[in-house]
Amino acid sequence: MPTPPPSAGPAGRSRTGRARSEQARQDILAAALELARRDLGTTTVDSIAHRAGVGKQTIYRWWPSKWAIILEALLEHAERDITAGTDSGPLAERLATFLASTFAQLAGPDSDGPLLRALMAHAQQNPAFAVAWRDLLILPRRRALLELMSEGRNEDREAAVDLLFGGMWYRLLVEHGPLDHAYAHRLATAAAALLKA
Amino acid sequence: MPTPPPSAGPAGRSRTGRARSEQARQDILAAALELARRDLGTTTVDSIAHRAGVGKQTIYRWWPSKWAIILEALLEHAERDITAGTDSGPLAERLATFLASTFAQLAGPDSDGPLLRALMAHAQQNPAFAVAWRDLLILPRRRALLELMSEGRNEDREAAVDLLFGGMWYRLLVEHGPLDHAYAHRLATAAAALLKA
Amino acid sequence: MPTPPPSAGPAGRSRTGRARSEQARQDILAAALELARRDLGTTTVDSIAHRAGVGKQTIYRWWPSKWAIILEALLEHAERDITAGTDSGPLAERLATFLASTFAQLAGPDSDGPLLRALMAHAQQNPAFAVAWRDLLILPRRRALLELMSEGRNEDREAAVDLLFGGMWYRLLVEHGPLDHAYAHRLATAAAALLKA
Amino acid sequence: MPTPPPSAGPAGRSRTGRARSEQARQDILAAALELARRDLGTTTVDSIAHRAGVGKQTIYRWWPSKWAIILEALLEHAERDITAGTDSGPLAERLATFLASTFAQLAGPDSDGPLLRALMAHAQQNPAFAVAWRDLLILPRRRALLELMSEGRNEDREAAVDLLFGGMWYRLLVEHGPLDHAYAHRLATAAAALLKA
DNA sequence: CCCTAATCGAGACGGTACGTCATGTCTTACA
DNA sequence: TGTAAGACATGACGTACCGTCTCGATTAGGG
Repeated sequence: MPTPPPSAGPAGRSRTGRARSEQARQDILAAALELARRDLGTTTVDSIAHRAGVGKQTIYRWWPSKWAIILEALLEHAERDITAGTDSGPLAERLATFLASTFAQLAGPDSDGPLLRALMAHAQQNPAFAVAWRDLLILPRRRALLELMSEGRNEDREAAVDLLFGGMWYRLLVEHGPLDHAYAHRLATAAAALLKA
Repeated sequence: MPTPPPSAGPAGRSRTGRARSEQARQDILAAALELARRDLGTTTVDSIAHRAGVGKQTIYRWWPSKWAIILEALLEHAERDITAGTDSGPLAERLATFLASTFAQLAGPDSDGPLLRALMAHAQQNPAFAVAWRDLLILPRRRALLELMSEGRNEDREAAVDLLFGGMWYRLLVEHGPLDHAYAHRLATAAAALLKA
Repeated sequence: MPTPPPSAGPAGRSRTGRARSEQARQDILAAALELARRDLGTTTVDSIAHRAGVGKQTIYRWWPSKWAIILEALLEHAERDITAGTDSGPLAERLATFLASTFAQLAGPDSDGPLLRALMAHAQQNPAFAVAWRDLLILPRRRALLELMSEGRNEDREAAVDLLFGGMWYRLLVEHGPLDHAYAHRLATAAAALLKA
Repeated sequence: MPTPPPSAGPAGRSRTGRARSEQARQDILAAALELARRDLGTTTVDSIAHRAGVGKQTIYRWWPSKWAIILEALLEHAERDITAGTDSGPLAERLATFLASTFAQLAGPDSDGPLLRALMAHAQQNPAFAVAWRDLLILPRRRALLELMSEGRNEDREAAVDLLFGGMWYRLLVEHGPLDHAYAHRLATAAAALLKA
C-alpha cells in the first residue's frame, strides 16, 4: 500500500507531466508520524495535510488512508532498526537477546508501541491494508528472526517464530503482563526447546 | 462493560417505572450478532436498532457502543463453549487438545474468528472497552487454560499461557499460517517444555 | 424547494420522533441571510451551519442547498413587502408607481438586489431550484402586478407583465442603465399602451 | 475577455519564441462548445482540455475561465447571425420581425438558449466576465436593434430596446411562457407605442 | 545553423467546498 | 419511567474542480 519513494525506476510508466514532489512526500510522512505519535485519536487526514502544508488531494493521490501513511513513515524512519542478531552463543540466548531488544523498542513512553498496536488493529478492518501491513512490516521481521535459527525443521522454525512474536504481540495487545527480560527468556527457552524436539 | 441480564437481583438500582424490556435486549443482541457476522463494516448502531425494531436510545441506555453489544452477544451465545479440558494424559497432549478445539471454533467460515479479531482491534482504540474485553473474555479463557497446568512455577505457567494464546492470536490476526492441529501440537510441546524447564 | 414552517398540518406524515426544531430553522435562515447579504461569495453551507450553531446535516435534512435557504429566508422576511397597488388613478400611473416602488427595493446599497440576481442566476443551473424560484418568488409577484390591470385581454396582460418585469430584470442583470423613475414611467407607458391596443 | 485570433498584428508583445498554436485554439473552442451543448454541468476545464487534446495550462494561458471560452466560441460561430433588419415597413412590424427571428435562435432544442442563459447567469457572479459579456454580446445586439429605430428621443429608444430584450430574456430565464410570434408582436407593439408617445 | 525563448501536452500541486456518514445525545408521544 | 421514532450537534470522510506550477519536448525567429 505505501508507495515507494519516487525513484521512478525502470518501471516508471510515463515521463511526462510534473514529477511527484519528494518534498511533499517527506513533509507528509513527517507530519503524520509526529501527529500520530502525539495523539493518534485526533490525527486526521485533514490535520496531516494541514501540518504538512499540503492539499488533501495530494495525500489521497498517493495513499489510500492515514494508516498507509503512518506505516510508510514507520518503515522509512525505522527500517534500520531491525535488530541484527549475534551469531555466537547458544540458541536460546540469541533468541532472548533479539526478543528483549525488540521489547525495548515497544515499551518506552515515546516508543512506537501504540502506533504498532493501532496499525495491527486497523489491519483487522481493512483487507487491503492488511496485505501491506503483513508484507512490509510483519513478514520482514519474521525473516530476521528466522535467520537466527540454524537448527530445526522448517515448520518447527516457523512455529518458533510464531511463538516468539505471538507472545510479544499478545502482551502488547492485551496488556495483562510486562514485556520484560524474564518474559523474553521464557519465550526463548520454549522456542529453543521446540526446535530441539 | 456489557450489562448483566436484567434480573439484576437485589442490587437493582430502581424499583419504579417501566421495567427494562428483556425482549428488546434479546432482539438487540440477536440483531447485532447477525448483522456483525454478515458484514461488520456496515453494521452501525442505527442498523442494529432498525433491525431489532428498537430506538437508538434504548441501545445507548444499556450499552456504550456496538462493540459492547457484540461482546455481550458473543459471551451469551458462546459462554458454554469454553472447552473443558480432560484431566488425563500427558500435559503436552492435554494442552494440544484444548488448543486444537479452540482453533476449531475460530477457523470455520461462519465462525466467530472475524468478530473476535474485530473486538481485539477495537480494544486497542478504546481503553474502557479494553477492560471489559480483557475481564470478560480474555482472562476467563486464560484461567481455563491455566487450570490445565499442574506443574511449574506461577510465572512459567503464565508465560506458557501467553505462549499458547499468543501463538493463536498471532496467526488469527496476521493470517500468515493455518490454525491447524500440527500448529497446536507444536505450541503445546513448547509450552510443556517451558513448564518442565 | 424551501420547506414550510414546521406547522405539520393535517398532512404531517407521522407524529412520532423528535419534532423539527423551529429554533434551528430560524437560526439557519437568519444566519444565511446575514452571511449572504454581507458576502455571498464566502457564504458556504459550512459557514451558515457554524454561524447558526447547527450541524451541517440539519441543514441538508431540510434544504438541498444554500440557495434554497436564502430563497426561503427572503420569502419569510420580505413576504409582506409585495407592494400593494393603489386602486385609483390612470392605469399607466398605477403601474409606474408599483414599478418604481419595486425598483426602490432593488437599488439601495443594502438591498436584496444582489441576492435576487444570484438566485436568478442559480435558477439557470439547477432545474429543481428553478421550480421553487418561479413558483415561490417570480409567479406571486407577477400575480400582484396582474391584479393591477383591469383592462385588456388575458394574453395582453401577461405580455404587459413580462414587459414590465422583463425590463426590470434586464437592467438589474446587465447593469447598463439605471432603475430609476424615468425608466419606470417609460415601461409603464408602454405597458398601458399595449393593454389599450 | 476572449482573445482575438493569434494574428495579433504589430501590437504583439514579443517576436521570439514558439508561436501560439491556432490549431490548439480551434480545438479548444470546438471542444468547449460541444461539451457545453451536451451537458454544461459536467463541462470542466479539465474535460475541455482532455477532449481538445491540450494541456490545461494552454487554456489558462489564453482564457481566464471556461465561460470565456464558451463566449468566444459562441461569438465566433454565431457572429454572422445578428439579424439584419429590413428597412421597409412600419416600425412595429420591423421590430417584430427582428425579435421573432432572434426568438427562433433561442427556442430550438439544439439552440444556444441554454448556453446564453448560463453565460448570463455566470456574469452575475463574476464582474470581470460581466464586462466581456456585456461588451461583446449584449451591447452589440442592442446596437443592432437600436439602428432599427428611427423615431423617438434617445432615452425612449433605449427604453424600447430594454423593453424588447428584457421581455425576451425574462421569458428565456424564467420559462413561464413561450417565445413565440404573438409575444414578439406584443412587445414590438408596446415598443412602437413608447417611441411615438 | 545553432541559440534563445515562448508554447505545447501532461499531470502533480495547494486549496476550498461539497454532500455523506456514523456517533452519541436530545426530545417527542405513547404505553 | 421505558420505549420507538427520529431530529439534533459534531466531526471526519473522500471527491470534485479550481487555477498554478513544473516537467521534458517542440517550434519558431534572430544571430
